[in-house]
Amino acid sequence: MALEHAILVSLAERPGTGYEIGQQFDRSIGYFWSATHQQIYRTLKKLHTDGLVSFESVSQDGRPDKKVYTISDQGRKVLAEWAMSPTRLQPMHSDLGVKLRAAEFGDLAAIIGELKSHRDEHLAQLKVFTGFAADYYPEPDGLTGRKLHQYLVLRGGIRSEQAFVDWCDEVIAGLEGEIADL
Amino acid sequence: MALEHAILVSLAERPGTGYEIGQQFDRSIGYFWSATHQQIYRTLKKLHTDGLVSFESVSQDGRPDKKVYTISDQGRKVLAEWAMSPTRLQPMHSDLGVKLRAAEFGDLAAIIGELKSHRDEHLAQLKVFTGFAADYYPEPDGLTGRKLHQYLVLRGGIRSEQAFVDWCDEVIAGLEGEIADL
DNA sequence: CAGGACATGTAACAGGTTACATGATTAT
DNA sequence: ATAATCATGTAACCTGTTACATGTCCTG
Repeated sequence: MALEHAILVSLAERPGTGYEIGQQFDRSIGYFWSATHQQIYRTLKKLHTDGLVSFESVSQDGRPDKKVYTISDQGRKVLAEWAMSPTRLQPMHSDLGVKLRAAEFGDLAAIIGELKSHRDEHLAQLKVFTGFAADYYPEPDGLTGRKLHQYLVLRGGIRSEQAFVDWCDEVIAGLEGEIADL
Repeated sequence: MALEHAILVSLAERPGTGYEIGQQFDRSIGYFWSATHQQIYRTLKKLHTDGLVSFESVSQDGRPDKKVYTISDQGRKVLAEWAMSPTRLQPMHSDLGVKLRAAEFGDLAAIIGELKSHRDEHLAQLKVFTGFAADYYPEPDGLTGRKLHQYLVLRGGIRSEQAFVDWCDEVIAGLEGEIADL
């Protein structure tokens, strides 16, 4: 359900094309929700059918036409209602958790290698997030409104990446101890 | 992809019916992967078609027949190969992240209420996990094999719930500060 | 001239959700 | 009586993934 609302948030902040929204899903929005361009175009079509957005075709010379989407009053209303309605807890889905439980049937060394590579990727992401926080929100105490909300979402990204890296370290140490005992 | 493998892990540890596997998804396996009974039955059918499991129908008096599934050699092979193959990073999907970014278009007080209720539910889950760790793994240093892996997965649950609760506290404090400033 | 950015789409498939359907036993 | 537990399934739908498809402009 949240894909529609993530797109509405983007359009509520400023009108844009599907392509531009897609770029945001690779950057800022991508820190808390990801989507491919196919999902975005499909969802924009549905939002238009439902009357939550309108668009204007803009012809450009030497480039394909683009559709600049704008949120409608109805769209703003739906977004506000959704923002205040209860969200269900998100069910857990941890691929690495399944892998760990499968570890006794596979090769421990290979699984440790996997964990190390995930650890490194999440550590890299963590550094991107902390760098972003330092650059854009050097004094978080005075923030309000949109800037505050963006900062708090970024804090969530930092916390979850940090927790993941720490967990990987604990698991790697535990599994390496197990190998040493053999 | 991991649903198939989560079911194979369960059957590799011991044979069981779809119903029993479903119960594990509400309990132990549910700590890192969730699935409904419809998904489980559908997937068991597919695993059988693919030759990764076999089953034996057991008739019971006064109860419907049950199918007791057993993993096949081919199934064990597929599970071991999967355990050692690379997993892609899981894309981010945070409903509450989207909500926070939508906060400026809704009602702050309602969103704070939502966050508090999520905080409480995750705190309750955290207490279940820490209680479970204390009861079943009082001395984690000596663990090896399956017990160790189960413990490490549980540690991941504890870490992620703790990180979530801490984030909620930070967000609630931030948003309440914003209300106080108005 | 190759590759990336800009710009939008169709089609097929895989995976997850929700509703409906059946039916006996056991506990409150 | 009513609800919970045991036990399995169909069908429709929604969401996400992957592959394919088109075509220009700009940069190296």
